[in-house]
Amino acid sequence: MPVETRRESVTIYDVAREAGTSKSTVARVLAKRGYVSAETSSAVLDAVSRLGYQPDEQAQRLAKGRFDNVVDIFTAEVDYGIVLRRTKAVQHFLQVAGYDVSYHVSGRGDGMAAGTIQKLRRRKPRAIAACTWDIGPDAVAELVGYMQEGGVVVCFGTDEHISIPCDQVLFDEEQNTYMAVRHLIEMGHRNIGFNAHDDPNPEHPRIIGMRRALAEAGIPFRPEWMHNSRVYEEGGSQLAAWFLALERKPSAMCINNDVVASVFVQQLYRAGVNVPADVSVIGHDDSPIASCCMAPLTVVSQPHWTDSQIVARFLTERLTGEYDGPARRVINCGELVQRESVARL
Amino acid sequence: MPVETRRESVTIYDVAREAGTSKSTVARVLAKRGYVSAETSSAVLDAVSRLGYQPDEQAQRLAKGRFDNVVDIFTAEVDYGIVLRRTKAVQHFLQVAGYDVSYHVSGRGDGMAAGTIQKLRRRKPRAIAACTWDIGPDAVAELVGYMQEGGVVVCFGTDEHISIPCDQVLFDEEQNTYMAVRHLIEMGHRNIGFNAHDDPNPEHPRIIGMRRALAEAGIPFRPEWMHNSRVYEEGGSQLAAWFLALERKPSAMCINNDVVASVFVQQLYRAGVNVPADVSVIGHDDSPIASCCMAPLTVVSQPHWTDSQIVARFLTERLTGEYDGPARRVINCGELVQRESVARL
DNA sequence: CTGAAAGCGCTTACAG
DNA sequence: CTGAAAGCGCTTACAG
Repeated sequence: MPVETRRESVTIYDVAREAGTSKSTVARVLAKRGYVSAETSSAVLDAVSRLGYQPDEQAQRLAKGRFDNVVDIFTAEVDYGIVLRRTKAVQHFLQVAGYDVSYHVSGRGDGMAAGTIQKLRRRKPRAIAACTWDIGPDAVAELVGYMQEGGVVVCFGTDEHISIPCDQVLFDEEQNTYMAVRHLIEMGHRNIGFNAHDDPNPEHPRIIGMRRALAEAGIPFRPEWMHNSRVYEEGGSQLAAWFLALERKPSAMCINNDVVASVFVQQLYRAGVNVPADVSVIGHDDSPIASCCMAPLTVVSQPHWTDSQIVARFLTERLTGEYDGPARRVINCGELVQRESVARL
Repeated sequence: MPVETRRESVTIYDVAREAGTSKSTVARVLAKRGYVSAETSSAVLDAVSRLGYQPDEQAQRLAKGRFDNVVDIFTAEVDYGIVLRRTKAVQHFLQVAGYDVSYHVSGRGDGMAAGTIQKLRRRKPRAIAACTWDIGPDAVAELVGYMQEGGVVVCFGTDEHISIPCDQVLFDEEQNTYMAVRHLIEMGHRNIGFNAHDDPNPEHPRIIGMRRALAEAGIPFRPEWMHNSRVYEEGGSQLAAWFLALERKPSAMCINNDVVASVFVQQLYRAGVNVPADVSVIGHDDSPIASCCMAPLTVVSQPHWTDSQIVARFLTERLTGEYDGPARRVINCGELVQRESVARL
């Protein structure tokens, strides 16, 4: 159990004593509001720098009612790819806008997200930018509670918009994968394999998107060409092993993630099968690896940079009072970038 | 500029009123200390859950003097590789130990690290776990100030231990790279190339380590075989381009990072040069990509998991008062893991 | 067993 | 222009 320690830091009282004035006056010069004589003012400033005084943030918050500058970023998980990229971009824009931002990552266990958001509520940041991948109704409830207490939240993440009356910047996974599969079809492929990583939900937007593209082209869906692999490097190896063992192989693979795709490609090469000569591969996200892979990956991108910019703008507008209307919703889906991994059949 | 909002959340007064008692009593039942009648106690608990009361964390801190449970992780940068892995592992162990932890990443500009740590000081967490890659003396000074105010800090990161009287869990980069180069030499290589990524410092520990291994074997250092490439995917491409353009090529490359190494290998293959048949490659860190690369990478690993465990233990022991002695220092350096990318000459 | 009081470090009216 | 006072939401002795 944590042991208790009292602080021994310098307070506004110390400054007042040192400057030979009262704490009200010190507060006034620090807040730059109200009248203070030039003389007193500089005495205070001197004392501040001599003592190295830093106002206690918590005490300020308590006195003022709420932090002015603190916005917390919540996310259930930070991966080594697109979620981190989004998180960092959001932080970047918020920081540029003058906010103090930190990351709060809950992990993905049951109730973890809700627990972390509850702690955030107790911390009372001015706003929360919440990544909504993989959060459940209990977490959503906490977010709603936070808003009811006067907090502002902006959500970003998947297209499954959650029922909170807050601004949301969404990513249209369904349309994204639809575009990928459609490109494959346009390139003449009809036998298309698919990896549905780490999420067995048959109604996953990416699966819906794929099936929509297939259906449009009158191509039947072949469940035996769908493989549920894990994420990232490990997933790429799994997927390759599965693919190589397939008796009848698709002519193209639609792979949900560039890291998975790049490892997949490498494993195929090791086994002597060539991309795109023997199989075409389309990746997702346009991660850095996509362009310097064995076979530079044709992908459908994820607009994480612009999305994050919008998140920061929405938040800022809300916080400054510049915008006070109903909840806004933006849905983006990225675009096709062609490289070498998809060949015309 | 942020606009001000008053909170409208439920306070201990509301609970007291609802339960028909005083706030002292409410505090007592919530803190589970002192005597309270069973009846009053349950009335309070009822009120708490009915109202959804959450104690204000800042007010608690103010009244108690310091947070009990909050430890902040500081890092200048979170990459997509080993730093994030370390950060996540530290968070994991700390979370398991019952602390509330969040990430505070400053970015790498001038004075950024110091600025963020200063804000941390104002926040007054119970402890700071600080990653010391890339932080300057101004940041160190802030950390020292924080300790003087009674905070506890544990550092982790590079082997350049900084002069703070706190526990430090260090990674011996010099020895790590020494081991890599030595392995290459033991495998018969004498013409060894080297990438010194993103850091032109000729006294960098990794460079010292390499030169030490070379010197021990009586092999002269060849500066023309050292290339300063950027980090990650981009760096791998750069390095490959540089290598392919080399008139006289080394027979082995020592590459500071697995992602760089894996992209390097892929680019070589694209150019028709084979690993390890034509060149041997040794990587660093043992990232997930190492084992599923085109040529599974022989690497020297980074003990991020054990290191992080020690960081958490040091912190916990300090916080509980279990250990109160002088600053401790642990230095680890990883180990060689052989795969396929290095061939005997 | 319970409430009134003082105090944590600050801010914001309010008198002087 | 400046200080004393009240209050933010809590905790911790201290009387009863």
